[in-house]
Amino acid sequence: MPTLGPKSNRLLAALSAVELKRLRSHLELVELPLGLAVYESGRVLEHLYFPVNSIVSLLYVMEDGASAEIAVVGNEGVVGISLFMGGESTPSRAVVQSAGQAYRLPARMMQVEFNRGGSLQHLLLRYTQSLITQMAQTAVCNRHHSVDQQLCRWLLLSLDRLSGTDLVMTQELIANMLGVRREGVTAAAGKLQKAGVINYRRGHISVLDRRKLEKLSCECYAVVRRECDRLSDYEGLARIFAKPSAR
Amino acid sequence: MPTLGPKSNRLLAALSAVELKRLRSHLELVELPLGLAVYESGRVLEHLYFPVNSIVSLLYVMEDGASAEIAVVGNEGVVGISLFMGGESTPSRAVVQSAGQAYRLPARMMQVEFNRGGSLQHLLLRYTQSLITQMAQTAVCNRHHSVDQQLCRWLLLSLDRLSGTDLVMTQELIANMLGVRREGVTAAAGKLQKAGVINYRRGHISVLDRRKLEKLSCECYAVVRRECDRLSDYEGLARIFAKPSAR
DNA sequence: GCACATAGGTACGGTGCCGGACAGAAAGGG
DNA sequence: CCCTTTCTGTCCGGCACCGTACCTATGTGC
Repeated sequence: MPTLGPKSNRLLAALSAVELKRLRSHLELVELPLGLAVYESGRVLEHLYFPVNSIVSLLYVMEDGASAEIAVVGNEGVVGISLFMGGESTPSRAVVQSAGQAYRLPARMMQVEFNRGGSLQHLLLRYTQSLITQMAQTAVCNRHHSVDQQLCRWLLLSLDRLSGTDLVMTQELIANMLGVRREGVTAAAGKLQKAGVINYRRGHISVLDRRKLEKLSCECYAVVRRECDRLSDYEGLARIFAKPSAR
Repeated sequence: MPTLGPKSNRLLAALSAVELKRLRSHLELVELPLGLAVYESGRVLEHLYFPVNSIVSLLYVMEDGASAEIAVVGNEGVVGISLFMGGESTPSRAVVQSAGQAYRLPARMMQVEFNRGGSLQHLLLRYTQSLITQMAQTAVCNRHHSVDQQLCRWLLLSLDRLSGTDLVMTQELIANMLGVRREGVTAAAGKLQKAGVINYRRGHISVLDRRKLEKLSCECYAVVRRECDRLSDYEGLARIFAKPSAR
């Protein structure tokens, strides 16, 4: 696999040349293995992570061990927003959901650049708003929609952050993300397979009919997607990454 | 009732004297009647609202009319974060849940001050992070906890933002906030009343035993409360200011 | 005081998800 | 190759919540 440049993360790609130049020497490409906890609840972060081909889930784990994903971050975003929001830590965990690479930036470097008030600040805040939308929609979805619908939403959100049509993911893990029982995922996935929407084989999902998947999903996916697109339509970024096929 | 000064909102109170002076002439005290939509989904905002003795709920309304509250804002915060986050609008609604007053600030004035990068910026971002925590916790709570527990959480969050122990609120409205049926709230409130925790009479709730209410609530209330307190610790903020910055 | 609207209580079948328990099936390592 | 581990499919009782319907209080305005 060829090394991916910083431009593979859409936030970094949208930075001005001057800013990217200032940060470049501090950006380090790191491997994120499946299951790695990029940060733990309450711990003070030392780096921001800009995923390139990896996916990171933000989840809350409750006292009794039950968990739920509240948002998912791919190459459109960054992990560690509390570093520039000023809180330094959050009560959530960040776990690698799909292995891959990410650019890592020391917190201090980001803070210096953030405080200049340039495009980095603007980009990070705008991205944070789209993350907020995702969390809010997740809250509503958890309240009102069936596991079947939520599985569709989840698959679509993950798919958008990967290149192909395949996911490496067990039902057990999906269940942890959605905060439901594994059996519930088995049932939902079984229906999708029977309907010819996906193909499932032991830790590996192939999406066969994306359009049908979108139809079976609740509106939440579309809302998040629309808002995410709207908020990442900054000048330049839109031009660079407007590949209709991939989106 | 005596007129409440800008210091009645904790964000405004934490501003430096210089900043407050610059903003003061633009701050306008307005009445927020029960049920007023401070903003509608997707609309571009023109003002920020800093509640003093009112409470504003942020809710998402779905295509089929079902709704759910994702966060609640009182005098510890501000309504209209999308104005400084850069998105200008959000897919949510903001509805007055408890009538009262708020200070209103034109968006333009806030943006000018925000871009100075002073304490207003830090305060608003820090507050936004606590709002994010609240939304995330709501998402998890919607997934895992019973209506009974959620009602307790909701009562406590509302109580924290009011002075006394009484709420003016119908079960119908609470049900809309929690995204459940009115009957579910009736049942839950009935249990609380029988347990001597609250007293209910036609649109009016008195909390008799706050400690018991906290015990019956899920952990979500405590998590949100703790994080909200931590993030509004302004000595901590002063510490951040002491750090060298690029300005 | 009466009419009316609004708020709150109760009932009942339906169902989606949970809890636990197990069995078969597919990788992977020695 | 077998054995082990991991992943997936299935079954069952139980319960919280839903949808619907209807009825009773309580307050408001004429």
